[in-house]
Amino acid sequence: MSNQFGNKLRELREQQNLLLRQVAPLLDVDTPMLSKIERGERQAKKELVLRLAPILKAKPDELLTLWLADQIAALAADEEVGLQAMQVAEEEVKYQKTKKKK
Amino acid sequence: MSNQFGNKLRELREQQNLLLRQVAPLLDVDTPMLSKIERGERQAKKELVLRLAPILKAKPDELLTLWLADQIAALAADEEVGLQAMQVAEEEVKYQKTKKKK
DNA sequence: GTTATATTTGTCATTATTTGGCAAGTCATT
DNA sequence: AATGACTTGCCAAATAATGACAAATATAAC
Repeated sequence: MSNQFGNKLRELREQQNLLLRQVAPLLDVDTPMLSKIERGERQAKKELVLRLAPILKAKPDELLTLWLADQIAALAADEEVGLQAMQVAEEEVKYQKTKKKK
Repeated sequence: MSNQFGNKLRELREQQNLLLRQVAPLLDVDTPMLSKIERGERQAKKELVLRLAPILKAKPDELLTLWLADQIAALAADEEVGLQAMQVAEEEVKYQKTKKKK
């Protein structure tokens, strides 16, 4: 399993010399929960990612990208057609971007 | 929403001149359910996709690819960082492929 | 090796989401 | 208006995700 997101969280947290038990309360989760998120055992909600960014002095988009990437990778990883599917999906998303609205 | 998978199903089914009520029993689902799958209102299970392939005279991998692509696109579509995340995820998946095992 | 602190593990009840099926609906054709 | 093809709406059951807690395991200091 990949968990680039969680790895980044841990890396940033340690860079700031912050403990799980210090950060967790700021996010309204308990310490074990944050631990699980960092290790990829639990999924963070988007809102939590956004609240985390300033605490870890990271750009929200950077964290969101890794957060989403892990989810996508999890889907694609255990299928033989994973990479092809991603190509198709990419075109699909690009196309949808052109016509603004959802 | 995209639904390339469902669109392909319908296209193939019509090419074979098959009716929903003919195909559905072969898959052990009822007609409304298959209708919903074709319209992307319900997700097909992987196993159903595989059983569908021979009926519609399609390559399993072709259907699986679209089926997965829709799921990935659904994840990425409503995030601004969707495309970037897909790039990251792609690298992630490629990397995992190199080290065989999960 | 005992104490203290940080993190992880395991379990659980609650909540949310997904699923599959049915009854009834629409739409078109005859 | 009857038939045939498909769709819609709704619901109960199954499944998965969530958050919390107690307990367990490090890790390090003394």
